[in-house]
Amino acid sequence: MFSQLPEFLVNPNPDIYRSSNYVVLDFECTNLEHGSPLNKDNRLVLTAWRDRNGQHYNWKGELDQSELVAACNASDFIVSHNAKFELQWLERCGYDIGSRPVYCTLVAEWVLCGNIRKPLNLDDVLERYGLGHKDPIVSRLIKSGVCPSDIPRSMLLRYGLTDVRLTERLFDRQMGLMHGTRLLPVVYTRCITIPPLADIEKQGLHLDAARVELEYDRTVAAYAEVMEQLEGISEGINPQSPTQLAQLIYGRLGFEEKCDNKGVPIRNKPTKQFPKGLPKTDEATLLSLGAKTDEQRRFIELKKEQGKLSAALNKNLSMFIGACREHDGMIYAELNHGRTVTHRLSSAGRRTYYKMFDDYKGCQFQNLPRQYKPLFSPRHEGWLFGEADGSQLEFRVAGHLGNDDVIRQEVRDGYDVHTFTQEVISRAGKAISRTDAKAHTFKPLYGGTSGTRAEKAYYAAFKDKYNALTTTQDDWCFEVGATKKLETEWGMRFYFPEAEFSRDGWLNCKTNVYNIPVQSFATADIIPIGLTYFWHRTRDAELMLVNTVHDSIEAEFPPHERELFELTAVEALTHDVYSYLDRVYNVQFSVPLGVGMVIGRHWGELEQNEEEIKINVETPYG
DNA sequence: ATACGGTGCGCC
DNA sequence: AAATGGCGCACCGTAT
Repeated sequence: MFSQLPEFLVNPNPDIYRSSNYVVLDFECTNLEHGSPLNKDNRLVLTAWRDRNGQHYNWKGELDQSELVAACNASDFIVSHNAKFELQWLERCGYDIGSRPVYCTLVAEWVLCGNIRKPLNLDDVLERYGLGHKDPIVSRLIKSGVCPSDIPRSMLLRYGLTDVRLTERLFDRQMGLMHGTRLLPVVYTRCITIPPLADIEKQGLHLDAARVELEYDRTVAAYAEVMEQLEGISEGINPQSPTQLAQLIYGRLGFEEKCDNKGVPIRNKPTKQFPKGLPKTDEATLLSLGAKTDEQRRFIELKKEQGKLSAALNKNLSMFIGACREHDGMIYAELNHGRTVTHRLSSAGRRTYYKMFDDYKGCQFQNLPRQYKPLFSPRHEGWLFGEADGSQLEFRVAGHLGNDDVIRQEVRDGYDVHTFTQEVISRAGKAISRTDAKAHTFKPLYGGTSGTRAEKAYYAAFKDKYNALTTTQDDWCFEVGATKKLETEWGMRFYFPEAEFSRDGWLNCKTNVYNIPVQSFATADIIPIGLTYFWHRTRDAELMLVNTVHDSIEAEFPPHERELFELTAVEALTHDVYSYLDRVYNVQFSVPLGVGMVIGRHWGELEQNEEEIKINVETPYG
């Protein structure tokens, strides 16, 4: 039932990058949307590559690249800087992007930098390595908007071949730098994710036009209503202007600013109008001000509503309605490596022109409001939308990294962690609902300590209950304090050059040290590994992967592939992960992983009489 | 006019 | 002197 996995996932082995049989690539293309291969109006201008037989090039465009594709098919892996881009072009050339691994010098550089942000574009990286630079004249032409198709061929060819040569030297230098480290397996993990990402970006997400129209109308009406009522109190101020809002709230409406324990107001950074700091006007602050008069209460309520409706309209609904009316309900986004310090993926919207706004709009795919998930539906009539997420993923990863038997036992027992939070906080004197307690459950996992007396009692109880984890995290802090860096169990390295212990024993970057390894292993390794196996295991199916949001993957499929989705999600997000971590990282993952699945006609919506599927899978190590 | 930093807010 | 982490986008105000 599953598609056949390629050898590099059946027997994943980063040593493949030591083979001398590889192809280094660099392509030049027309420059709409920065040359995106997903833009059908772009075409390839020049392909340049280097393999065991020397250097080659071709001016013939994406439909006539059989020589290039043959060179790729004869290689063990493909090298390029920002390989997602070249893979998307190669697919248009007829190459099977899942057939062999890539080595992306951009992604490898990201891994070498760990959590330190540095520019990852080829020129800057070459500069740091002292490897020279790309041809500055052609670089400047392209950067200033000249289409490569208008650049003289002799100049462009020299530029392309130079890029190939320099990329190969960079690859060589990176391999040298990784010698004696355990970073190459991390690079392997990042790189096997690139073909699935290249594919997902191509698909986009599909909106249900009827639902979007309804929600849009409802929200526009609600927004008009709120604005009219606000007008009665705020007399013409712009409620989205922090400065105008600050004047109103702390002026005529008579609110008192929140102060720290020395009586100094807690403010944002100074502006021209507010040289002593701009008073805060975000929702959390407004709710904490303690409205006393009827007018104050009414204003806070209305402003809260206005903020939400305005964000919903501007960030999502107006664009959704444009997509439904002008683009068949489709919206598109990128999924990028190289942005985050924890090595999670990040998403960025692909800005698209809408006639009805005479403007470009885009939205990323990882912060869509949950309430709007049901606005999305499969693009094909009768198909299903499925979401699979890693149950309590970061908590379980913390349990493994912290070697914490209490977490292991609670996961196996299906223990309700939030009820524990509720009970401890309530017992400490402040009755609280389970829902409200949820916000506190994992705060101490990331080093959170401040709060009310009852909340602090819970944080202490957490550290006590999971003392093995706490000890591990404190050990990380000691290592960071002593060496300014942390090498994790799976080989990834994080750097904290500013780390200092204060006299009272507080490490200045403690919360980062507590958080980064957990978040990284869970959402930069485990989920991408699962996503990759899922993609390869379903390649022969009609099913398409359409998104991934940190601990989840989303897909559209016909009803007869429902079982395929369910079985593959469990296989890929549990068994495949255990096996990959063991073989590539020599990590025997020791807490059961779980998968939760919601399948229906819309994203996040179950069919009637159906429930979310939840499955835990025991580790192979008992 | 355009660029940029700050703020606010959505997600995990 | 600070005490949960990580992002990207729309909007505002300010600088150029």
